[in-house]
Amino acid sequence: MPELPEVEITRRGLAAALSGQRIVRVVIRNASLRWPIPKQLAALLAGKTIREVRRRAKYLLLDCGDGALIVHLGMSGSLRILREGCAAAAHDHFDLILENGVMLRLRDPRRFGAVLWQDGDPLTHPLLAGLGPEPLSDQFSGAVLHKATRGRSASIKALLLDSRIVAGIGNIYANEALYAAAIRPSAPAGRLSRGRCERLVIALKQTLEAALAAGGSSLRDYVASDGEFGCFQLQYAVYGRANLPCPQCSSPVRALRIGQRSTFYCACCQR
DNA sequence: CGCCAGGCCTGCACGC
DNA sequence: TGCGTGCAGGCCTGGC
Repeated sequence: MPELPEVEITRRGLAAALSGQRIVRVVIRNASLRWPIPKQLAALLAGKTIREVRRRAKYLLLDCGDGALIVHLGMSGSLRILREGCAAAAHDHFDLILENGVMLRLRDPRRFGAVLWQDGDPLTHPLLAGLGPEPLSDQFSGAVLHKATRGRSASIKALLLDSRIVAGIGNIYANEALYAAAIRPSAPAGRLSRGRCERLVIALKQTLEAALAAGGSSLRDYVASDGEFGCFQLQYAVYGRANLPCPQCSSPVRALRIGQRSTFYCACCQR
C-alpha cells in the first residue's frame, strides 16, 4: 500500500527520531519477508550509528556510513517509532533498538516488504542500481519523459509504473496523475506529444505533493511513524471510484486492467 | 467461499 | 538474434 508519498512521510518521521543514534540491539521475529532478512544482520548492525535516513523510490535507506539498511514496505508494511519494551503484536517482524531507548519497529502483515543490507553505497544494490529519476526531482522533466517514451508502444500507464522510466510511481498515483493531466491510461506512450509529456510530469509532481501535504493515503495498513493516518484517499478523483461520477464532468469513472493493475479513468475528460 | 488489494521480481510466448 | 511487450505466477494476510 505505501506508495512514494507514504514512504516519504515515513522517512521524515524516522529522520527526526533516528539520525545520529547508535543501534544497540536488533530483534528479528520473522525473517521470511519477500527476501529473507539476513540472519547476520543483528551482529552486523549492533554498534553502528545511523547517520541519516534517505529514500530512493520506495526504498528507505538507513545510512550507517559504511553501508546502509535498505527497507521496503511492500504492500502492507509500516514503520513505527516506539519506546523500547513496547509489546510486539502480530506481524511485528523486526525491531531496531537504539541507545536512547527508542525502538524502530516494522509491521508487515503480507510480508511483501524487505529488510536488506548493502555495504558501501546503497544505490549500488541490484534493486536500486537501475532506477530512473526521482519523480519530485529536477532530474525528472517533460523532456526526460518525452525522450524515455520515444519508440515505445506500451501504454503510458504501464511506463509510469516502470521504475526504470521514473522511480517509485505506484498504481494510485499513476491513475490520479493521468486523470489530472487529462491523458487516457491506455494511450501509447510513444505517441504522446512533448506538450502532453510536460503536462503529465507537472500533474505527477502536483499529485505527489498534494498527497504529501495530506499525510499520504491510509487505505488499510498504512500509518506514519508516529501512528498518524493520512487522508489523501479522500481526494481521489478516479482511483477506486468505478462507476462513481467524474469530479469534472460527472460521467461515470471507468475501470479496466492495464498490465495486471486496476486502472480508473474518465472516458470524457481523458483522451 | 472466492475474489480482491497499495509492490515488484521472474519467466514465458510472441512479434517485430 | 535480441529486444519490447503483455501476461501469468509467485510471495502473503485480511477484508468484503
